[in-house]
Amino acid sequence: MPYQDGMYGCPVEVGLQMLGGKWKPRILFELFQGTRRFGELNRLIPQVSRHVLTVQLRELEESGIVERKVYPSVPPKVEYSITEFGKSLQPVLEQMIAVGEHYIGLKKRETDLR
Amino acid sequence: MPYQDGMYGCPVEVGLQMLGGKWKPRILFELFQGTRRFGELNRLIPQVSRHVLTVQLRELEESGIVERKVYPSVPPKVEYSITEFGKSLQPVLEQMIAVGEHYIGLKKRETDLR
DNA sequence: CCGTATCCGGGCAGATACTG
DNA sequence: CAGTATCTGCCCGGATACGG
Repeated sequence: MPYQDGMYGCPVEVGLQMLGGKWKPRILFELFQGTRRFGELNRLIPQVSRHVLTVQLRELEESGIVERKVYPSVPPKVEYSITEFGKSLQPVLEQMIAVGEHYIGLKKRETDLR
Repeated sequence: MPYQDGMYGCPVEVGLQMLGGKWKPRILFELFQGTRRFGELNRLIPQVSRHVLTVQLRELEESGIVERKVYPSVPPKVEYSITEFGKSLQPVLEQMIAVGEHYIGLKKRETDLR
């Protein structure tokens, strides 16, 4: 579907969705440390199936956060890396950590009081 | 369920979920401008039903982002406002806007090239 | 090695009707 | 006025099987 004005909701919502996938923060964490092959990511994050990993990586690519590089060799080789724009997201993610930790601390205190 | 170590996933994911509800950014936008009554929010955001608005507000309250104040009068009066912690989220949200706008600009350029 | 195709189950958002 | 109760539909993540 071609772009039309207003076809995406408010930018905040769009941004949240770009990072909001179940495994995206984790994938990004791995890729911030350097380029990784598909199988490497799969080994580094064993809880995610290849299917889901593929989907999440494609969405990150679609968002311009991750670059996918295919080497037409046999056997095939595919490398994933963070784009320049993707690197700019690291501070935001780090702030999200603080937000999440605040909530976790909140719940922990609530329990400790009982 | 009482708090147990590790019962919430990685903090980034938690943080994303805290803000990730369909209407939460919009609600927060309204509340950043000041305290609002339930009905006011409902009028300011006509696309959301009372049911969903209630759910989202309760989740924001649960996250410690929003405070709910009930006046036991007839007719009932309920006011919602941003907590101190909630105010600390404004910069993160603003960064998310930049992220979202980058994506929207990306899609726009892709279409313009055809 | 790096995927695609297909099906399935749970959770969240929406619509609608009712209430202290 | 500010909700609750109930039902429904959809999307996303997960499991499994197959393919270049």
